[in-house]
Amino acid sequence: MADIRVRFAPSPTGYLHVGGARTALFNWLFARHHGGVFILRIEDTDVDRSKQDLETAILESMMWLGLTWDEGPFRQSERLGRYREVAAELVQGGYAYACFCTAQELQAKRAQAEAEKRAWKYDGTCRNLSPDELDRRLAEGRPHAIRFRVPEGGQTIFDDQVFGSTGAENRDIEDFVLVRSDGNPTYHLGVVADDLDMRVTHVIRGADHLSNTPKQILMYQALGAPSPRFAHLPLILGPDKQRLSKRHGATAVGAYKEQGILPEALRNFLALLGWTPPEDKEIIPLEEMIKAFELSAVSKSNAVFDLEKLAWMNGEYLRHLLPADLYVLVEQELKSARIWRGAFATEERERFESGARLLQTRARTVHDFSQSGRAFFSDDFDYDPEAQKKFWKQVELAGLLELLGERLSLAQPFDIQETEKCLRALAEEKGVKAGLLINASRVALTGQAVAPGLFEVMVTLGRERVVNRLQRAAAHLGKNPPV
RNA sequence: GGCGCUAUCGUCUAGGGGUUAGGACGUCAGAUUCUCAAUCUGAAAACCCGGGUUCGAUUCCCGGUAGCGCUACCA
Repeated sequence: MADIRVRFAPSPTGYLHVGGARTALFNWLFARHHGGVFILRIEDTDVDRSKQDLETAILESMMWLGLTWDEGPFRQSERLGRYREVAAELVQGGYAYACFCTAQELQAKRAQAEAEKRAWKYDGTCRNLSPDELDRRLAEGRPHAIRFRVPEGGQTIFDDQVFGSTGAENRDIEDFVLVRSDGNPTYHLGVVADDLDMRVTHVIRGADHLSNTPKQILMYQALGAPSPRFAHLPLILGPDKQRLSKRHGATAVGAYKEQGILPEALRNFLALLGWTPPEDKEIIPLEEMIKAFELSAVSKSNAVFDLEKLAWMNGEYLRHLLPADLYVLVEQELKSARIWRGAFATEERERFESGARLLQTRARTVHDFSQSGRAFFSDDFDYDPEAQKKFWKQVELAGLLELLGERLSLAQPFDIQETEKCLRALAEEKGVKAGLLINASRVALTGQAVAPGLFEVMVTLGRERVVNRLQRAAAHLGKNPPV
């Protein structure tokens, strides 16, 4: 298949949501796999709902996910003249006609049909106006829409690359609107004209367009042009199997970025929604994904968006980050949390790096580095109330931590073995379990009940910090004894 | 209502006329242990229902049911 051209065509009436992102990803993968062209087109023909800043946000989300485009972004709002031309061509050929029915009239008829439980379809009031009548109304300057004249018989079937052979009886398709009475094109006119002009070879889009496809094919036929190939993608649903929407929580790609999800993780997760890579490998590097991607491996059934699995996958990507990439990521995170210190770039570099590495295996999101991991990078941290409740229960802890601080100030060298030996010796001497001291110290040093191994933490923080924090905790416990 | 699409563990899915129906997330249990992760081991967990075709259907066909989509001068 040479000269593959695909496109992603979001409309700027909302942010890029995960469903759209998955569609974009599949188009992108298909293009990259075949060495084709990925076009970005903004479908902003709905002037009332389209917004410029939403378009910008969509582009940002795509770039964040690494979905770079080769052509565009083209905007439909900039091609209005072209659509009128195509519509005129269709009218000229008798494939479309002017419709003078008003929105109110149509609505009334539809409502009535509904009340009588009749299936409603445009009744063709203006389909066969006499030439005289038509001229008269046009001369009067009466506002009108342009409708496509759907053939009365026959059927329109096509071979979907995912769903196989499907289609519709022409008699079930109504004479749909091509141009609104305000002169703006509708979706159907826009897509067909654009896909034709942009020489799109494969239309890969959500399955919500499956039922629209026959209409568009009819238009290609009327225009005397070959149809592109179609491939529809199953929809993404919420946990209640309803179409994913705001009430399911975050749906926008940007929201996941804010939640500390890595773009690689979201991309990999999205790829698995409806597509199965060969072999059992679910964590799949981008290059392999491109190589392996096939439309024939796309499933036909809708998929529930599983946040748990995304979270797991994010942790997986976080854990496998190369040190250099990890440091860049953590640096950014600390900066945006405003706890980055210039010293981390120079004399405290080692502490920064070893802290980042210690946190790496248990991080679920990038925010964990600045939140639960805050004490590794800042001396300004709080004692988590839950941690205090769990590990600061004994009154004698104040004295023990004080004492531990004193012993550690003398430990030589200050390494994992020696600090541990020191702590265990103290525990034995005082007749308490080492675990008691370890857990209490963990809260003292990190403010958390959950943190990396205590002695690694000590070495990372360094003797001075450890001693200070133990003293601080002892003082705190002295003033606020456990109840 | 009409038209279209879909149907394998809770979820994402593999598979396919004869299989112990496979994997992943999650769940549970165990190992490890200073907490939590990570890691390792193990367990529970699925072919929507009814007909037909067939020696044999979860797989093929038909019907039902359910879910989703479309049914706009939204995209």
